[in-house]
Amino acid sequence: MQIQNIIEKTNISLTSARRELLEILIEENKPISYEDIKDKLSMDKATFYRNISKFQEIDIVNCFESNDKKRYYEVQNTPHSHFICNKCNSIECLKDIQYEKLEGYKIIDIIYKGICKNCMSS
Amino acid sequence: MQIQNIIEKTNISLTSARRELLEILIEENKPISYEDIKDKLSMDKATFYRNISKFQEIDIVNCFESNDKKRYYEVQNTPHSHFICNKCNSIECLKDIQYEKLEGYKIIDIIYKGICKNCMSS
DNA sequence: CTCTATGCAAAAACTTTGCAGGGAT
DNA sequence: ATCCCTGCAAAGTTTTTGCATAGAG
Repeated sequence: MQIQNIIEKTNISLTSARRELLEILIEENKPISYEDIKDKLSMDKATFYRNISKFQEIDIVNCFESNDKKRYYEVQNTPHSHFICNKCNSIECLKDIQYEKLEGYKIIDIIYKGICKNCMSS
Repeated sequence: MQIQNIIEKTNISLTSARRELLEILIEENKPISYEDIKDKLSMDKATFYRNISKFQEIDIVNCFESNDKKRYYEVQNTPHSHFICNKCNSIECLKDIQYEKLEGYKIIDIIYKGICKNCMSS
């Protein structure tokens, strides 16, 4: 997903802070916390939180909490699931597995919690 | 699941605070936040948080964050999935749908995020 | 020019920790 | 007697808000 597409499908104004944040989210291409990227950001944390909220409102960013009790954010790009391991706390993107359907519901994100492959076999 | 079973399968000491907390969790039978139950609790919040952490450590309680940005806790009872609606913020237990499998992983909880049936049809 | 976005600082919300007293074994 | 649990108060962490200024359209 390109920034251009994002902007076209919504009507938020693309300030330089928002562009920067989107670029980082797109480049990372995996769920990231504020702490993960704060050093890369030139904006204030208030601006980060205000904009990441806005992105969630207009449905271009998803958010979930991981086991480290931090919130992770990700651009709504190719739909895929996430696996959070209760043992090693890793977050894994399951891009190859088929996206499930639930009759009558619209699924935007799936978060599995449990024990990951690595931890299971060790 | 009865308290007796829980205690038998672990070896934590069953204090009256823990018994109270477990009873409430079992009775509610759905994910609840600290705020939801604080008025019912006779223990201090520190004790609540310490015990709910302990319950998670010994794998008798699951936790996830909902869209209201609060953590919800639930006894690991019959395995089932959860649907969190991005629109109405409701949490729904999907008890009737089949629990998925992921080769090599152990799944303890599944959280779907999206738009629920109600919101889709209105 | 008007309306929205930003930075800074302060506040809020939620959770954790230190410590001294209590309870259980 | 020892070890774990609890309440209370204080501290910690993360996120949000108020306000004055800056920037976009």
